[in-house]
Amino acid sequence: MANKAGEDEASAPSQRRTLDPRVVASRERVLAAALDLMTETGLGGLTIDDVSKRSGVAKTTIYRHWPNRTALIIDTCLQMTDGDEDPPDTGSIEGDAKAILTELAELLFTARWSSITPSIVDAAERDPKIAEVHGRLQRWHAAPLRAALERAVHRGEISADADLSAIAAALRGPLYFRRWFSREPIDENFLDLIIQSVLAGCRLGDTWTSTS
Amino acid sequence: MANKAGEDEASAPSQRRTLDPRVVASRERVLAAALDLMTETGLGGLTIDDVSKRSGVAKTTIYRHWPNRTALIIDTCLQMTDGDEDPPDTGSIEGDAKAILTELAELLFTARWSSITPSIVDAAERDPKIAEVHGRLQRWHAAPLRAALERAVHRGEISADADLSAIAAALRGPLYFRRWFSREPIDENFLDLIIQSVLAGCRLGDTWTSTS
DNA sequence: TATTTCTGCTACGCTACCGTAGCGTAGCGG
DNA sequence: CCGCTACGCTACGGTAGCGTAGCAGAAATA
Repeated sequence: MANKAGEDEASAPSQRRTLDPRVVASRERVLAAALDLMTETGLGGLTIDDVSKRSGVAKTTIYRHWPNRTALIIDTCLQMTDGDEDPPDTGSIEGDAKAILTELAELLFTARWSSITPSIVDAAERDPKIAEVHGRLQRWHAAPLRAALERAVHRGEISADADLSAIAAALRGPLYFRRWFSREPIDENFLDLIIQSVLAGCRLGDTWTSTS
Repeated sequence: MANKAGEDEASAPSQRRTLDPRVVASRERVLAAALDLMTETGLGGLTIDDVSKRSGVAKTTIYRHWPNRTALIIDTCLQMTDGDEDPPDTGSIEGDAKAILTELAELLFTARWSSITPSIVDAAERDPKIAEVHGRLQRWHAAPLRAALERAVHRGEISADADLSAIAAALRGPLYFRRWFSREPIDENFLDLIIQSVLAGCRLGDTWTSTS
């Protein structure tokens, strides 16, 4: 593709460009409105005209900053990695897991990204460009738990050759499942059941150790 | 809505209607083509014109059988509950779980419904009509494992007051997670880790018993 | 102050898709 | 064999959305 030679937004914003306050204001308002609309309509329902209306930025101006609708969508999605950072270190894997999953359960039903995620998953199924965005966001969401598990390994709570990726899936998967597939609520009890079950397996010899 | 008073397809096909072989042939071809296209384009990308082209059935004929695009989409989705039925009874919950999850893992990467499911999840987020379809399909997919767990309870392998819904989420969730979120492959090792971990919790006292 | 840059506005052209109308014809059931 | 029903076809009207052109005015920059 490589539309215009250097239209990649994420690559080099270091140029002396974007100093004009009008430009940054426009981009900000557009991205904010787009993110807003996306939570309501999903990724596929986002239209430039709607973004223009809600942001108050003229449609032509939007096209001056993004080459097409898809580019705006991608930029808007990538925006979702802002904020939402907190690596708690309680000292034990139980405590860390409880804290992380509790917050995840909360966010799954309140955060803006949670209503957009299904759209991204769907689009990623067919569009490799979106798939890459999906992967990046996913890695972002996975980071805190992954860090906690690695700390636990260093602490000796978890065997060094345990399959951390599998443990993470066992911990996070059930929450995602409840949010989007079985559509059941998540209460503290459920979290405790999951955590106890998975972490007991970690302590009990090598349940979580890959046998390959 | 209740468009035409009795347009519900699932309600009463017992009438002497639909005997005309031309009608059943048309409906069959349309539904088959629609399901086909859906696996490629997703639920949102399905157009009547495309269905008409691929099925060879005239667009006007399609509109003679379905009042609008949405109705066809819903009918096509509901169609996915056909076939795919097998309640294996190996005698132990370990065996049942292994069999069920193994097949699930296979289907998650091959079955037609697996490429459509994200679309449905996305649409269900905003459209209650689709949400109901989603629920029905989900219950369908949940049935085999649910039955196996109930058998295990009767057999005494699992405590009578265990939270079966939570156990099901703990077993299926990680697979769904890998398919659509972390996008990692699922191997036999992973399945064994999940099953051992969860079922060990069932045997170990009351890990899976709701404390409420 | 003068110039460059950015923006808003109106007005397009284009495409894709929805859903309908009317006609002639082919297949079904009696 | 006859009447009814369903089908295919062409042709519409209408809408929504993408992306562009050109101009006038405001805001930044120098």
